[in-house]
Amino acid sequence: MDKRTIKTLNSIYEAFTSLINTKDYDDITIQDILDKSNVGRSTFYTHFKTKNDLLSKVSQDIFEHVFSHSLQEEKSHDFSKESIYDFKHLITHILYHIRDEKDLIKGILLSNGNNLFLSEFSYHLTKFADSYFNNYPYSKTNLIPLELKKRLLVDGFITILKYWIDDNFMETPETLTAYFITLIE
Amino acid sequence: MDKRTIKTLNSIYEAFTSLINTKDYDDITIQDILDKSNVGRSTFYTHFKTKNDLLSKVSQDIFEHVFSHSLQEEKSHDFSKESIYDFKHLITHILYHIRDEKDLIKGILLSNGNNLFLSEFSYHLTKFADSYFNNYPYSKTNLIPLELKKRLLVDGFITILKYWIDDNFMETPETLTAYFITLIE
DNA sequence: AAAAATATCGAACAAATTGTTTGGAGGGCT
DNA sequence: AGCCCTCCAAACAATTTGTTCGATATTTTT
Repeated sequence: MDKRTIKTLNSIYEAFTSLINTKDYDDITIQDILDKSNVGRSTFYTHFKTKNDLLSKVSQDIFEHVFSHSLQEEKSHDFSKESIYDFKHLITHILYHIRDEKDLIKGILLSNGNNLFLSEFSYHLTKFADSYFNNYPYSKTNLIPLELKKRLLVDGFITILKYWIDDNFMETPETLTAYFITLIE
Repeated sequence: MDKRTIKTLNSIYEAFTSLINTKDYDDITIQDILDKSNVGRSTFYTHFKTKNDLLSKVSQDIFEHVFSHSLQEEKSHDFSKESIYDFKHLITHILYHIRDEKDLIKGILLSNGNNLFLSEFSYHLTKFADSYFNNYPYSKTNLIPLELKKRLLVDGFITILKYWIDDNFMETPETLTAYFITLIE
């Protein structure tokens, strides 16, 4: 990639990260981003179609980081043979990555325009839900349809994450994992 | 209230209800609402400060209906003496009310600007969570903090509701209640 | 090192949207 | 009947969005 492009994108990402912690996503104008990043108007629009497009790409970046390790895992060995211990380990690992980017994630997640982010998040988490129910298909009850079980697992994780954020990341990732395991068992 | 005012508010509510099923909340402009409702610009602004203000009031209206019965219950007798059977009954009742307004709720809940609606919803549901944990404080485990338990209950209910919506309300309210009871036990 | 390709900038622009203000017409309330 | 209130339409400033342009600067390629 062209050095100038990298520089421009970094400036925009940085400006966005900084702004999302000062005001709600809805209230951030493209002009705000241009001012903060010192990027020209036309330049912004050569890289992003809309503000939502920017958020979408920022989200993808985040999850590339957060789920990077688990993606490697998936490739390196057969996930369906994993034990519950490894599953725990994986969740914990993800939570560590999330904490790395806590400011950005917190800003987005507490903002009104978090749906794009959440759907990207759900997409990744659903993959884990699939793996989990492949390994432990009859975890508790058969009453609830599988599809709903998956959603409850995904949304449950997000609920726990929001709790962590509101709690200012007081608990350790290990504790959060324990909560999560308790929930899904 | 002045008859003209009632007429105006109804027109606006109807227009909004109709529009939310055709496009995303973010894409609905105030001009759209004015056109659809045949209400003058200045009239709109005498009743609502912003579009979010409108959504907020629409949400309040919905929940006044959905939770109307349960509010009576709360007043008429001591909720802390209720049995699990009555609790089930109450949930089912609420789901019936939700189904009554399914078009409006579906439109809002699947839209991007659903945070106002959700926080209003959570507010009401949290009251139930409080009651529930007052009656059955040691339902499963003590590991998860009470505050987080409540949130999991509230968000779980919303997850189940979304599932119902995506499923086009195929299941009966009784079935949904069974799912919910299974979840929280 | 020179040439070609490409990215940035900034200004100017149309279009859409928001929120406010005005005066006057007409329906509601007592 | 007469007062009061609500509505409406039109006009308005201000903000924001998204596009286009040529000039300038920098990177990449040869």
